[in-house]
Amino acid sequence: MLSKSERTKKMILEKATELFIQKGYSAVTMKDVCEATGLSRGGLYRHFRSTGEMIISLIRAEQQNADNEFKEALAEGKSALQILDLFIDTHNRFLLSPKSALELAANQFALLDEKGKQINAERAWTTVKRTSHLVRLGQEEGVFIDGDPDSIAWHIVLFLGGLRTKTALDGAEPAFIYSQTNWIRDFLLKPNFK
Amino acid sequence: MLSKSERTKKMILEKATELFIQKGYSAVTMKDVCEATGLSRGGLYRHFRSTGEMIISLIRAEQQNADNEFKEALAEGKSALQILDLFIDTHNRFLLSPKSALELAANQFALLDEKGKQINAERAWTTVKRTSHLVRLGQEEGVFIDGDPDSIAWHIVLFLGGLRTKTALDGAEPAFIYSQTNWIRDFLLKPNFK
Amino acid sequence: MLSKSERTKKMILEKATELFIQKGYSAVTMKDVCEATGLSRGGLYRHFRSTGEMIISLIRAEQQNADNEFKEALAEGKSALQILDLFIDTHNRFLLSPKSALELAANQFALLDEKGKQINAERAWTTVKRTSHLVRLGQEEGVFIDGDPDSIAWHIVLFLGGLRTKTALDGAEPAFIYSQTNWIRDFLLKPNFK
Amino acid sequence: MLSKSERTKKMILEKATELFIQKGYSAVTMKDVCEATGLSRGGLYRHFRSTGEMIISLIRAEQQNADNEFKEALAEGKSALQILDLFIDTHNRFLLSPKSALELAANQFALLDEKGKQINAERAWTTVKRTSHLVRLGQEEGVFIDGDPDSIAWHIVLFLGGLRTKTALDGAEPAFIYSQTNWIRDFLLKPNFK
DNA sequence: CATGAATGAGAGTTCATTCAT
DNA sequence: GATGAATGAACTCTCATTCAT
Repeated sequence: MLSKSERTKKMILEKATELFIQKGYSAVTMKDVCEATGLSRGGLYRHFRSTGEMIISLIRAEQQNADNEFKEALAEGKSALQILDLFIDTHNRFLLSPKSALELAANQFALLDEKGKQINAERAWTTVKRTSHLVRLGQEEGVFIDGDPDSIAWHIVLFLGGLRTKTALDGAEPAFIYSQTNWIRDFLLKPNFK
Repeated sequence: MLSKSERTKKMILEKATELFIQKGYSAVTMKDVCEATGLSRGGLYRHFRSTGEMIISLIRAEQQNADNEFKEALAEGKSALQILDLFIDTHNRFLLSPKSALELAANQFALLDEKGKQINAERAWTTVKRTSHLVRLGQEEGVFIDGDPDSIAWHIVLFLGGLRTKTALDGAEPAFIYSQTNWIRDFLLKPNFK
Repeated sequence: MLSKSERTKKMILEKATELFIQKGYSAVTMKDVCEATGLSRGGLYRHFRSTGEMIISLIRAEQQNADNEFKEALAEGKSALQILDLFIDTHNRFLLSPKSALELAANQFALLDEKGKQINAERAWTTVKRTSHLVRLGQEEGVFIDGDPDSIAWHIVLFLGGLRTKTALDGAEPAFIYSQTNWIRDFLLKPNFK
Repeated sequence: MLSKSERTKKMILEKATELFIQKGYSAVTMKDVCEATGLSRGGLYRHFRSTGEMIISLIRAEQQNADNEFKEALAEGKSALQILDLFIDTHNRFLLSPKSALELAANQFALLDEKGKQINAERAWTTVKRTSHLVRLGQEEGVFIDGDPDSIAWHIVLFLGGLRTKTALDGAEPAFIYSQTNWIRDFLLKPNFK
């Protein structure tokens, strides 16, 4: 069972997530979180010293999640192509869900805060490493194109970053998202496997 | 010759550019611009009502520039491949220059301001149209891959957006930038033209 | 004629003086000064960024005053003994006036604030220099005791500091003050001049 | 042997002394003391309801000490001059030790807190009484100057107060301290005993 | 007796924006 | 047209202190 402090922390993060989705990162003030959680100023500060600390928690948790899913897929002995399709599917669903608005908050945080920059770099790097692992796997299976796995992974990550930002800002039609994420398949697969 | 008012406006934009490069968009206040330009509060407000108006001016001017360059290249009868290489080269140089930090300001503006969202969408759309035009040209010449030109253009624009954001945030080695922008060539050219 | 800004500044200092006398330094907040002057938060901050800046202004002005009085007395060709008696008289009157409560504020400032420490040291040093000058004068006239003028001056200044603090804290009867300041005469004068 | 409660109290006072020396009185919060002692909020409050109560304990103990030393010296049958030299020596050593910084805390307490004012007056009064006793002794022995013992004692106490404050604020060279405290001897002794 | 989560008041500070001169 | 004094709304952050467990 979670301690009282941990339960409060969890509750704060849930409310903060809603706020970040609604208003982005920078527009959410500590006062907003106080009101949303029903905590007093001092009570909130005991758990988080800034909205920055909250979003860091959220981003780290998300990374943790993605890493776990990838490890599970590997453990289940899935093929690179299966994992890729899973990966694309997860992305599509994320982009179409309201949670995609969190991307906007994460971007703001990276742009506004020195620590945010760091976290963002860390997040990118974790994602690249995971993707690079997948690319190597596919190359070993002879299904993915040749080339430096890191460079290929960065290409995909940068493209997805751009797509996520665009979606968060302007919204995007499902058809647009499907066709765009499909380029990743196109790009990665050797011609005879497309 | 420029009127006095136009010269003041130009001077304000130059100083504001420096500030945006140094501090990003959101950290620049009207007070900062007053101090940098030596104008009084009231004096500045006569020309721009907010830092948002300043950055809009800057973004529009940049778009105008890119459009002109493209039109010139077309007028000079350059081939799609030549224009593509020019385009990639311009990008590389932008990414390696201090001006790439302006991308960060433009992103912040898009993320923080309702009007900024609009301008950003407008900017993306202009860029996509231009790129799409180029893609069609290359397809007609039989050098570029087949597929919906708009979709292909969006893919490139989204990827470049991601790359620009990453560069502005973390910085990037020249080698990294060259290898990444080179994927565009790889992606666009038919196998036998690579 | 004073500029508008200078008039406002003067008015703020007058109101702040009243507040410092009533409540000491640390208990006076920027909000208090806003209310006392009728200025808005921002309006006050344009002139003084903290109550510390206000008290520094007051202390510096007081020093300026004392220096001017001393120079005048010298210019008028007064004897060391005459100046000493003037000096003691001025002190007695200060200690018996409500203004003596400002000493408390100045002490608090010195004790609470790093800058205040500095200003206090500066104030002590100025006073010592002035007193030392007087001592040398009296020694040249053959009326004051022998000894290092700086050391003698420090002795007087330290004693007066103690007396001022005590008066500000506990209050003091006129008779007590007269008898105490009179020790300075006793201490300085050669036996045959007492 | 001390009860558990008394041992905790003693430990708190030791840690608080360190804090007061480091930061003065006003900057030390109950939170600081919690952290320094390792006690919880509630635990600390059981022993002391405020930092004021702590410093009162410390000041009272110090007074007790000085009184005991004086009584011992009397009981040992020391002469007034011997006691004076002891007294000056003790002072010099105090002023040169890190403990002199506690004076600053005591001053802050006197200046900031109504109760502190009282304690300070009480402390001054105790010191004056003790000093006055010594003066009378020296006068009876025919070694000290004539005059009202209380007035003489106050003079010394006020001077030492000034010196202690100056030392705590600016620091002071040993030579300066020795020469200054030596004035007390000079002031008290009849010319033929100097 | 002890713990530590929570309260709530209030100080400080900054800025976009207005408007009398 | 320009100046710069002034407004007022918001937000951050910190503690002393209480009280359920």
